[in-house]
Amino acid sequence: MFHVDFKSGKPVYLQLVDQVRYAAASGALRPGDALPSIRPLAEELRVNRNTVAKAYAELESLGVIETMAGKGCFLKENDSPLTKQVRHKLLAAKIDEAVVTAHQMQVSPEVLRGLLEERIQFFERKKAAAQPEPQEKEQIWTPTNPSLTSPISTDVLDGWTPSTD
Amino acid sequence: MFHVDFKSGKPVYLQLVDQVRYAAASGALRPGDALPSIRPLAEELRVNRNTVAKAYAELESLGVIETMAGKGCFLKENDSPLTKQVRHKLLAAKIDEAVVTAHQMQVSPEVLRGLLEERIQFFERKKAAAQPEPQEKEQIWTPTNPSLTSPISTDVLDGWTPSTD
DNA sequence: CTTACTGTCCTACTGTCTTAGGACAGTAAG
DNA sequence: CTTACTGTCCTAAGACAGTAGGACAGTAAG
Repeated sequence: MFHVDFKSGKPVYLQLVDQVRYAAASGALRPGDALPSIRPLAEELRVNRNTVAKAYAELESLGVIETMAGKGCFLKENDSPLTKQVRHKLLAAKIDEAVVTAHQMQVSPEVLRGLLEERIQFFERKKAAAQPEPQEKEQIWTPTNPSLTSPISTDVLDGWTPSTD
Repeated sequence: MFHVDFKSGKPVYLQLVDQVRYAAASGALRPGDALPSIRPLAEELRVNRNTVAKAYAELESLGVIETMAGKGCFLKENDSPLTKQVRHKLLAAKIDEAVVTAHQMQVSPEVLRGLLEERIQFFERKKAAAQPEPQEKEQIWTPTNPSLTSPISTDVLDGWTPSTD
């Protein structure tokens, strides 16, 4: 269900955090769903229990999951306690990163808008497909977030969903 | 011209990298412009020379600046050597982050589109304002990129451009 | 109760980030 | 040439993040 890349340079626990967030956003994980238990998941991924535990703790502090000692971890209902203003500012920071990257990648605002639309619809389609059949297990997409320090990070070319590009 | 936040938890050299990238995207720095020399800037920011040098080395490896030994560092013409495909994929990764964050922040796709438009126009306005009068020195906006581990990072509320929210 | 699972805490090793300063190399003006 | 700037390389020490394993605590079924 999950996957880690030891060569990416990105901390494993953050890779897991992102994958859960992506799974939640794409509907692969829905509110109330149980996440894999720490120990079995750690064994499957060949990482330490505490690495998974740290990822789950991080997700709990982010308000994404709820952890009940002795029972397990479950995806929470999406209700951030942050004010609307703060939530918009956090999102604006992410958008700014994309806008700056677009400039650096020589992508025009028009194309940037189109790319956003493409990705929005990609997630909306996955969410719609996940709604009626919650029992269907599908491969969760693995976001490879290249560190700035890595030269080009050839990983960008792997594990990617096909695009219209 | 630049600014570092020691409390943010983000490595200083990465803060500088982001500020130069933002300055380039907003037109505060234009191709051919000289960046501050390593030693004076390090003294002004109260950091070690090598911290600034590391930021500049990072920027050179990213293809953002050009460093001529003995002369100084200069903002490069924006011509990434990466293929169009790779550039689009790197950008798509950033966009996905924003889309996932929007879901988590309970922001609808419609509002997300509007926020992107707002930020695009913010940068376009700054670029337009920077074109005719390159001698004008303005305070460069400081992106405070909160680490996931920080609880809420009140910094998000500081140093921000006013929004319509 | 015991057993087997769940998550949690504590401690320690490892590597990276940051700072620091000394020494070196290229450039330009006097 | 000398002088004063530019960036670069090297080493080392301190702080912190990421990872790892042992011991502990809550939950549920037999």
